Amino acid sequence: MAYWLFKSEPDVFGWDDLVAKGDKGEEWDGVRNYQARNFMRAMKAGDLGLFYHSNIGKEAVGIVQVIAEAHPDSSTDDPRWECVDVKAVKPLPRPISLDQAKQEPALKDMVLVNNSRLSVQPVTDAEWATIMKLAGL
DNA sequence: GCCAACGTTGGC
DNA sequence: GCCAACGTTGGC
Repeated sequence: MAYWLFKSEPDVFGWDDLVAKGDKGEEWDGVRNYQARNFMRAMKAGDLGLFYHSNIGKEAVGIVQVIAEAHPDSSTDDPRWECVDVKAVKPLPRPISLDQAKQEPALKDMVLVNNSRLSVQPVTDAEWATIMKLAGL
């Protein structure tokens, strides 16, 4: 089981939008960055991830699950781009803000803290455990 | 709204 | 294959 972090601007596609999709989830399309794509290719069905709101909120608000492994991105004809499908699992009782992550010593090496521009990121087991605890899970 | 950081593109 | 120019992202 691997852990990930998915970033989205809530005014474009936010946590509530994913929740509204229910168990069918949604394609995580539109990624046009090789690093991010490669992480999606590495995902397995059942992997869990954080849903992070960039720009507005700047906090991780929920847990998502990978329900379909990498497949061609239907939002483009360019065969280079692939995406996975994710669904909302549950909200975090206490969202984890970027500020909080920066202040938490156990999270100082998180990709989110050091390379905020990468839109799909890996999260280590230790980071995941720390975040779950801080989030009240 | 600004600007720094980063990734990608394209000319050489 | 290098590197300058450009566009985009995202924190502030």
